[in-house]
Amino acid sequence: MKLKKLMHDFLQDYLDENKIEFSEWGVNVNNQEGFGDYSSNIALKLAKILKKAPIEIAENIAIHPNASESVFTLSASQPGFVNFHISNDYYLKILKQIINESENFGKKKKLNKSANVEFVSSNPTGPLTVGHGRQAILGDMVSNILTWNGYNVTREYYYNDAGKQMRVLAESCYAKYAKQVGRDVEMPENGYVGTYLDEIAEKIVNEHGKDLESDNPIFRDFTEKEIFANIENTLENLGIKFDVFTKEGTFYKNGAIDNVLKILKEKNLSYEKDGAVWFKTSSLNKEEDKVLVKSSGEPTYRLPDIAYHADKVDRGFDLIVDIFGADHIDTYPDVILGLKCMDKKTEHIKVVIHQFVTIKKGGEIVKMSTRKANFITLDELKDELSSDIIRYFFIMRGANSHLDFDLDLAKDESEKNPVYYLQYANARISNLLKRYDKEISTDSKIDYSLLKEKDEIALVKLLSEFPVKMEDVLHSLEPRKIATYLEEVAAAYHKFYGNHKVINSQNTHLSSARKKLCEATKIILTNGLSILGISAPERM
RNA sequence: GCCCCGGUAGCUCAGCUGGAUAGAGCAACGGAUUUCUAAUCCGUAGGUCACAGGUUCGAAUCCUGUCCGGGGUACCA
Repeated sequence: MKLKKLMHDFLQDYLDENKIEFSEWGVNVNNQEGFGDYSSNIALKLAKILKKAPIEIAENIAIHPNASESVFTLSASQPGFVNFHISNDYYLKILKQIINESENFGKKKKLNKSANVEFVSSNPTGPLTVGHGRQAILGDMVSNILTWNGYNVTREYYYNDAGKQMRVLAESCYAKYAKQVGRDVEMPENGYVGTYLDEIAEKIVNEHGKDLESDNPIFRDFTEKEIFANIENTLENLGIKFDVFTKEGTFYKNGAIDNVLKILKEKNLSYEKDGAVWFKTSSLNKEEDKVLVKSSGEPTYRLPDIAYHADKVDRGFDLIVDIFGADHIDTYPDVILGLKCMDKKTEHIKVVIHQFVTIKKGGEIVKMSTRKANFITLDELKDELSSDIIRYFFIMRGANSHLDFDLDLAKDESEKNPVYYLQYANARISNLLKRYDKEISTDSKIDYSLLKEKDEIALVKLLSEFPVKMEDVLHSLEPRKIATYLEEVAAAYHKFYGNHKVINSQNTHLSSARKKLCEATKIILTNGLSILGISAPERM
């Protein structure tokens, strides 16, 4: 980051010196060889304004007095790029810094800012599915990213303990119970038929006897408790823990829902029609109005969601992140709109949408529905795959892309999973460091300047980009980008490792410097993996 | 119909705030192990970045249209 500033300052100085007011330019990392480490398009952009050939301007900039000569030198290249060649010295300083700051390298200091991340939020009507898994992993990693960047993060799970779904669940459970005690009761329409309910019904028989009537609250409360315990357990197996669980019912009891209705009515943004209460979204640039309270008197999900979000806003977080599945794309704007109508702040609410997961089994796509019980649960997945692999699998694609989770492939090819590539790099280093200590001693003063091989410098350059990557990720909230970066780091390390020997008793000075490079790589890998919640084993 | 995602190598995908020669893994083929963990590395081969226009000095990236695939369009959540 400091580097970027130096480069910007240099270019800005050129502009100031020549009295040019212009800001439509940038500096980019160069991945291709031969054009320096970074380059700017400033000359290309200036060409039109100055009415000069871009290459001429670039050459002019390249000979502009450079106050940061120890950090970079300049060159110009066709068709008019200004190239920055960073000195090895600069990179080696960063290397030293990585070693010194270790697990804090690239980490932001505590900001005294708070963030709330809401995710999973699956209603306790059944075990979590693989689809929920994507959201769980994504939410957990987003939380880690925010923590890493200095936020004090609250992980929140919001669920509906009060609506129609839970009623149907209770009825379904009763139907299962009735069957077990020999009563003839039909499964309700759209009931839940999963075998997990049979097990719960059996437990009810064992613990509460066979004489319960259909209206006994046990069928709802016991079932909810059982399922929820199962959900928490599933999440914990993946290393995910929530700080706060919020029940929808709370907002009925404390009057928040009535309050939303009251405010909207006062503002003339709601009305009654056909026995239902409507949100006049058409007057707010929406195509049609939406129902808030059904004619049956039950609110739609929209209303409690608005009350819930208003509550989150009132709790004063500096940042609110909602992780939603693609099915919420159309609905969250209504909630935001509701908040605006209540004069609540909404600019600090970020929504991360992820596309769905489809499961491939035996080469075929499995359509999943909790009601129909043909889903694959997260637990089942966990039985076959490690938490590390599951975590990595779910972020192998960007959140905004569909994810085909090929179960057979995940099992068969677990040896080839890219997560092993990262972990192996770390294990290799760990082993090397152990051997190093046995075989030779480290110099008391390290001469970093001995590192000048191409592979060495390329690796350090990559390592030095870690803080910038982490800052990028704070904006995109896309864990996939960390994984991509770490894969690059691992590749650069494996390459270095293959071409250069670290332990060499004939040249302990060079060995000592290379050892430090290994240590720094390990630090970056460990830090990155910790954000992803993936282990960094010492041996494999 | 309308809305949201996606279409890049045989397969799975990176790259997308416009930048120089479009990358990786798998699969195929050929190499590297008396040497710090070969779960690795090196090399060969593989491309009309869906298609057509447009903007630009410059487009996989931005805009428009078309085609194909997925999802959403409830007084379900």
